[in-house]
Amino acid sequence: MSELDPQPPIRVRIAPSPTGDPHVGTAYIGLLNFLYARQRGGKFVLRIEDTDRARFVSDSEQMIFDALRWLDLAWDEGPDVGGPFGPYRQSERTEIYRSHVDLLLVSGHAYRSFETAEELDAMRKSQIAAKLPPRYNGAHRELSASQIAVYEAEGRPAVVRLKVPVEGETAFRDELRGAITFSHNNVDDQVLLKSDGFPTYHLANVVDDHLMQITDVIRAEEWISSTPKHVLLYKAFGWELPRFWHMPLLRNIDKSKISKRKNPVSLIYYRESGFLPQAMLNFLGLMGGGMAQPTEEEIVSKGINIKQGDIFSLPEMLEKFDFKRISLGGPVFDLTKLKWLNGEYLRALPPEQFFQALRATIFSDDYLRRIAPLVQTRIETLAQFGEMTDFFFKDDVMPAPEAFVPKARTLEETLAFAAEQLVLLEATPFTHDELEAALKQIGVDKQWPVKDNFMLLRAILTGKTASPPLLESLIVFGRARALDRMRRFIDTQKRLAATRK
RNA sequence: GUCCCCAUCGUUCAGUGGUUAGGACACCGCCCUUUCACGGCGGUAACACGGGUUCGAGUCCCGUUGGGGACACCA
Repeated sequence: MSELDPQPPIRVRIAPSPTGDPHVGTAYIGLLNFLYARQRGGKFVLRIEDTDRARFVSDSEQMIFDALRWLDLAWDEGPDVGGPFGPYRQSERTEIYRSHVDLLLVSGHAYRSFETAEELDAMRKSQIAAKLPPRYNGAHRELSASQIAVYEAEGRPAVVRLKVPVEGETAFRDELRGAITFSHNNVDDQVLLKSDGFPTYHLANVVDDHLMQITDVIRAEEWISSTPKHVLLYKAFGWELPRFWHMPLLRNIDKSKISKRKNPVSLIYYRESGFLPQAMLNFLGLMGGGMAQPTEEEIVSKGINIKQGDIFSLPEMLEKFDFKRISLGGPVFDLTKLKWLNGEYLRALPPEQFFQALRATIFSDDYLRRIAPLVQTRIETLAQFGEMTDFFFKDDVMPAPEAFVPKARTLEETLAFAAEQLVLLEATPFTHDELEAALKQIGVDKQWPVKDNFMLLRAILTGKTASPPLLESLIVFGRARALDRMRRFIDTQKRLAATRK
């Protein structure tokens, strides 16, 4: 580094949103940012993007912390550890955003807009119906002072929008792809400040990245199309651009963007299902490349098996991972390979550690202690514990159709109802009372007697028609795994039904 | 519909103008083994297509096709 041209210290961040279970995509981008920072002696920042109060989930933030710690991806600055650029929770920075919005309003880079959400929705729908690109029509771009006064007098809520230039284009550099250019007529007048006073991602993200002196924005590819908005914002503020690195999106088997409908995405699920964090990290490191294959020399000198070229630790990634090697095709998150990898790690464990891994997860005192009361009155010898509780310890459980299809229903109806149950369970806190109320409600709505309703769920969870109490079992088994079991059940049954036809 | 990104075995990653196109997972076969795994050995399997550039293209350029993403007062 020359004194005339000092490079600022590397600072990167991940910015997860606390809207549910910690996501495997967050872990992927987290790993990449972690590696990038550590390899360059930089700082890795964790910022919580909690500006969406409608989707906010209260314990989500803690789960994100836990999941990232489980993976050993330690951050240098964040809401829980502090740091010189805090606060690191966007909900605590609203004044900062407001003052920056004022700057844009004054400089003419933004304007207030008074349409209601309903009006905008109607406009969008008609545009889509007319096969037009859905875009804000700019109606309030040039409101006169008197018109604004009228709206304000009416007490109409306003948002603040970015005033994207009509003419021209915005270009930026993606470090992996080179120059990317967007014509301004394809860039919408994005809302920057919502009517509830909270910023949108676009504004908060740019303001925070600048104030937190982020040098490299390493995020998922889905952000490319909104990057011109961000670039326009940096320019409007007169700020220097960070480097942008857009990473390929993790995919489902059908190549669509990874989603909970088609793939387990919750890190809680992987932890509770007995995946080892090293295996998960290794697998994520495999996604998109980045690790050079072992050289001829390494194979000879270390005597390593060729196949071990796919097996590497976090320290090895720190040493060898190369961002310029990342391939841009979206990698399929292949559970089969993850399981193989996990098996490799399991087999490599010394026996005592393997035993401890079992005791820490599937046979933890805590888990057994919570299961025990569910069976105490139901068994006559302790050995019967196994028959009664097998489903708690299995990965795969699949009831026979006789066990889950009520006499008065068809298989199709039953699967459709199971899908409804799944949607419901996803949205319901896992407490006895809330689960019970929700399930009973859906039974009433869909005309499913409580007995059939609960029996279906029991069959899906336990594979049997007799079991410990259903809701308690569901809770002890755990939300992440229970939802996965339901999704697997529905998918498998649909597939079977399709092959029968 | 508009814009943007991407393109090597089923999946994943090698291959950076001259290769019998390589490894891993998966799959198949054989061996080991009381079973099942593990392990060992072997096998099937890919450069999407069409034009260029070049003595020579999986590698460079253009187009087509295909896939994906974005188009919210969500991130």
